[in-house]
Order: sequence, then structure tokens, then C-alpha cells
Amino acid sequence: MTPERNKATIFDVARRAGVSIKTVSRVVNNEPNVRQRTRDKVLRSVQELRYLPNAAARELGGKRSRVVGLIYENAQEFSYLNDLFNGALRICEPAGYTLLLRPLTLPDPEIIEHIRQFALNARVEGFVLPAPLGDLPEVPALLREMKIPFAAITPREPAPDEINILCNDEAASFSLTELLIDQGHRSIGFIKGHPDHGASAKRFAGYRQALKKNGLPYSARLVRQGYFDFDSGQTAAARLLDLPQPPSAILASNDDMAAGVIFEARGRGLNVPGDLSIAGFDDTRFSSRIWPPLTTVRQPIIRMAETAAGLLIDKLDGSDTAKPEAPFECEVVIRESTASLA
Amino acid sequence: MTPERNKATIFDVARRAGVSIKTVSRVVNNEPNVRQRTRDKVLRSVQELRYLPNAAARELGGKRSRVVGLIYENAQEFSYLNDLFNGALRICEPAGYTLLLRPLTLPDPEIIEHIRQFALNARVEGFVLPAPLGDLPEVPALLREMKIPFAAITPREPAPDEINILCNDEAASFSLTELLIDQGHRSIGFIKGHPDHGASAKRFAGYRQALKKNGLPYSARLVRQGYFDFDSGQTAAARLLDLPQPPSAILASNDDMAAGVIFEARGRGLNVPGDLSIAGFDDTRFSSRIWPPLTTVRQPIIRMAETAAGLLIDKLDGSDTAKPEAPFECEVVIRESTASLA
DNA sequence: ACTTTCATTGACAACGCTGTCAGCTTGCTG
DNA sequence: CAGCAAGCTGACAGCGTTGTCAATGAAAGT
Repeated sequence: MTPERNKATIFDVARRAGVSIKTVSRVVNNEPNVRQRTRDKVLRSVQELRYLPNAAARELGGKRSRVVGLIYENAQEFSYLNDLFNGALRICEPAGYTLLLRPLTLPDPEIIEHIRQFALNARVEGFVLPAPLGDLPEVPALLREMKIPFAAITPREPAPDEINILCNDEAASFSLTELLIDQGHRSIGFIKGHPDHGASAKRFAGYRQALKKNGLPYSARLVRQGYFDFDSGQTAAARLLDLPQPPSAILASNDDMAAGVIFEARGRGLNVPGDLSIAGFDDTRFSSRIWPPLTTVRQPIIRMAETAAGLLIDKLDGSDTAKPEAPFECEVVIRESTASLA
Repeated sequence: MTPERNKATIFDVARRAGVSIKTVSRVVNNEPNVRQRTRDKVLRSVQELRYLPNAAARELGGKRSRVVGLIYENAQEFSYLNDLFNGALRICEPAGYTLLLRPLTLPDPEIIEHIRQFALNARVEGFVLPAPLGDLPEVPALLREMKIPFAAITPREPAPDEINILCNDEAASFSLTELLIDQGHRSIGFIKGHPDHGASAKRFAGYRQALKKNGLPYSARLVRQGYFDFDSGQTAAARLLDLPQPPSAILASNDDMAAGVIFEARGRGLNVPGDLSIAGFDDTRFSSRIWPPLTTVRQPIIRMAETAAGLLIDKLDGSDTAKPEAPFECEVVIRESTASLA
């Protein structure tokens, strides 16, 4: 039952190097005040013995669990989660941190209690906090109360002293809208994202700005509320297409909804993009694989997650280089779901 | 930096209950030989103090990390992974186990070393081993060598004493093929799955059996090798459709490839399912959201993962009820991508 | 009543590390 | 060359559990 464990302990290393265990501890933890020669000696016996510090003992003695938690909404787009996880993991693992995932299902009246339990049970030292959980005011509030640092990846105003990773949703939405306008579209429907997501407002704002800048009228009839899921996209599209004068293009606030729009359009026998241009946001794994492939906006999620995890770990390790990050750039990806108005 | 931790220790509980810490330990770990009255007393003070055992101390003292590892292929379908993770987590969490994820990228010549490192670093006590990693002979071999128990979720022959969760891929493939035959299709293309996946052979076998039973000839020209990814599905479809007498239906060994087939068919202006019926396997999140929605086979991944994790934990806990599980049933999901031959 | 047996309980030593603090070296300063 | 600060090192006490083993209590057998 007990797997073959690494046998060497700090004592073995110390004996072999002819120093005390404390010195080994210092070297292993990269602490200062060890002569270079001593350090080398220790490092050598660490290597020779393939010494691996015992995490349990470390935590027990030092009060540091080295656990980073990543909580996320379970309904979230999988490829987003995957990028998030892989990005964070790429930083956590080499830094000696364990990355623990915890899905949460929204809405959940006890979400705060669940997060608290998770933090306690898993001894989480710091959280990576993606949207939409980071958008819920209670979650950051809880973590502040519990004194657990976190790195939010969500388009909110960064609080002082807190890590916040942004990307320029608004500018991307602006570009995407302008793309459609450049293609000759004058009547562009918009499907808003879930109201609890900070990104929703940003994306909508970009749309409005682009209309304004290009002298197109804003019409509330062309705007529908969606919830970032396929069905709401389909429903919103149905409403827009039922309009006496339906739009010639629809911009959905994410790709899941855009897929719903395509689905609805096809169901009506409409030709995409001939009869209707459609664009989305996020560039999920399937965005390029549905027919027609979707024009969309790609966020550098992996890099954002890496940065979030990196800054968080810096904070946990006490190497406080609190430089506020510039927002990450999104990239408009043009595919076949949009075309010039005939 | 240090979050507010649960303060009560085993000593506090012991004092309050008027017993020794060892007795508290026994109660908390559900060990025998504690009088019921004593047990109740202890349980009460555990509750009152909201006592939570310190995992690090537990591991250090007891040599048990209570960590279950889930290693998976990074390219794997996300919804599959998501179900896998959620299913396993649903069992691990209440049982007091930590579930740790580790993506692996195939092919990787050092995969064994990576798994070994992961097992050592994370002190993994047992693995949940989904396909395709479970199909690679080296991986089970490594775990056996390291004496780490595992629960494989892959259609291979269960080794004695090892946990193996199966589903009846073959029967499902048979049914799906028969469905197409019943719809009047006489020429049915088949796209094989990745040769390293055990499921591929099973699915292919089901296809052949159905042909045979229904008196249809088997033609190797109608069978193409795929690799479970979108592109290989598209390529295989192109080959099949280029045939002088192309099939009227194509069965792909998973939905990603089936999506590739749809993509290719649409690109050629073919009507699906009018000109070509298409079916897949797995019922991923997107299978119902592409146009047309895909006829496919749904595996009860969540329950399979739950069962795998449950049996694994039973084994780790020593409550060895080694009853071999019956294969799980797959379900054919009929949607609009298949239709009767006109 | 007197063993014997077994269920129940507790004392105490690990477990492998980090934090604290004191002591020993250096290298400078004057 | 004494005097002192700063750099380096080690001894040792925790940290909160579990494992071992001995002690106690209760039940059963003679």
C-alpha cells in the first residue's frame, strides 16, 4: 500500500555534507547567509542523494503549505479552463507549489461557505481567481477577510495592493465592431454577456463606441441580453432575426452564444455569412471547427494565467515586486463567419 | 501572509472530551475499539471546536498523504476531462482525499519519468488512469513497480487485483452501425480512432460485426485511419468522399473527428444528412451544438470516474471489497446528423 | 474468588522540517 | 591589536498527528 518513497532526509544530506540540518534547510530554501562553498557542498549531496524535501514536514514545521487554489465556475468554457489551468500549472510546478482545482456551481447561495471550506481543508495559501468568480464582490471580500492573497483575472478595477490581470476587452470589441462596419454592415445586432461578468459591460461598451465613432445610430432593439451560454445565444438570435428589419450581422459576447446564433440561422435556412455575418469572443477550441469557422477575439489566457500565478507566488514568497501589469492585448481572428455585405 | 487557520488541535479536543489524544485520533479515523459512549463524547467536542485534523501532521505521523492523482493526456477532449475530474472529485473530496491533476503531453519520450516525478513530488498514493494513458503499457508497469495502486478507465483486459473500469464500446458501436443500416445505408464509411487507444479497436470491431450480422460486405476502402482529432477526421472524410463511389454515411470513432467530417462535407457543399449521414462517439459538449447536431454515443464518464475513484479509495483505505465491476452501458443518442437514405 | 482474555485507553516516541537564538568567524575600524 | 559589527553556522525546541506498546477495565471461564 505504501509506495516506494524517497528515502533521504535532511539529516542524511547534512551528514554527507558535514554540516547541520539547518544549513541544509537554508540552502534548499535559498536563504541568504550561507557561504558559497558551503552551499555548493550541500547542493552536491542533495543531488547525490536525490534528496526531496518532505512536504508534510515542511508544512508542519514552517506553516507554509505551498498550495495555490484555482476556483472556477463549473459551467465555464472548458478550453478557457484548460488554458487557465495549464498556464497556472506551468508556473506553480517549477516553483514548488501545488495547484489545486475547485469547481463551483453558480448560482450557489452557499458559495462563500464552500470556498471557505476549500481554503481551510486544502490549506490554500493563495488563490487564482478567474472571472466570473472574481467579479462577485463577496469572493474577494471573503479572501480579504481570511487574509488569503489572490490574483484576479477579471476586468475589474484593480484594488491597491491586489493582483489583477486585465485584458483590453473593450478595445477588442471596438475593433471587431469596426471590422463589421468596414465590411459594409449598417445594422449590427449585439448579444450581451452575462450581467455578472465584468467582461460583459466592457464588450458592450466597445460595441457602442465603434458605432458612435463611425456615425451609426445605436438602437436598443438590436441589443439582446444573453448569458454566455449556447441556448441564450440562440434565443437572442431568434429575437433579432424575427425583427421586421433584422440585422445583417450579429456580434455575440462570446463564442458559445455565437454558436447558438449560427445554429439558429442555419435552422432558418439562412446562409452564413451570405445572409448573416456572425462574430463572437474567446476563440474556444470549437470556434474554428464549426461551420463556418467563427470570426472572434482571442485572449492570451495562458499568458494571463501564468502572470497571475507568477505574481501570486512572488507575493506568497515575500519577494514583493508589486508592479502593476499592463493589460494584455486581445487579438481579432478573422474567419469565414463574417463577410462583406453584398 | 499566513491565512487565518483553524486553531483547534487534537489536544484541545482531547482535553474537552476528557480523553487522550490517541482516543481522539481513533475516533476521527473511525478505528475500532472505542466504546460508543466515548466515541460520542469525542465527536461532540470535535463538532463544538470545529476541529479539523491537520493534514500535514497527519501525513508526517502516519505516512499517508491522502492524495489521489489524475493524470491525463492534455490533448484530450475537454468535456471528457471535465466529467472525469468532476466525477472523481465528487468521491475524493468527501472521503478526505485531495485530487491532483497532472496533464501530460503525448508523445513524450520522458513520460514515465514525468509521471514518476509527479508521483514522488505530490506524494500520490493512488492514480486514476484514464485512456489513453492507461492503454500505454509502460504506465501501468511503472505504477506497479512503484507499488502505487491505480484505477484504470480504459477498455483493456482487467489484470487480476487491479481496478479497471470498462464500458461496452463495442456493443455501442454495433448499435450505431445498425442504426445506419436500418436507415437504409449500404455503404458506410468508418474512421478509426487513434491506434494507441484501446477504444479504437473495440469501436472498429463493433462496426465490422454489425456489417457482418446484416449481411453487408466489408470493404477496406471504406475504412480510414484517424487519430481522434478534428483534422484527421476531416482528412479521412476527404479521402472517403473522393472515392468513385463515396459512402452515404460515415461513422467516426469520436465526435471531434465527426465534426471534421461535417466540416469537410459542408466545405464541399454537401447536405448533411441529406447527402451524407454522419455519426460519432462520445457526445461532447459541442456535439449537440454544431449544425447539424450529431448522432453519437454517450458514455457515462462521470459515473465511471466516480466508480474508479471510489474503488481506488476503498483499496487505499484497506477496505478491500474487490468485486469486479460490470462494464458501464453506453447510450446511442440520435440527432439530426443521420437520416434515412432517400 | 481467581485467573484468563480481550476490548478499551493512554503515555510517549517518532515523523522531517523550520524558527529561534546563541555562538563562532570574519573583516573592519580606529 | 583590541573592539565591534556583520556574516555564518549549529543546537534544539516545536509543529500536530499516528504508531507502538503497555496499562487498565470488564467479561468470561474455572
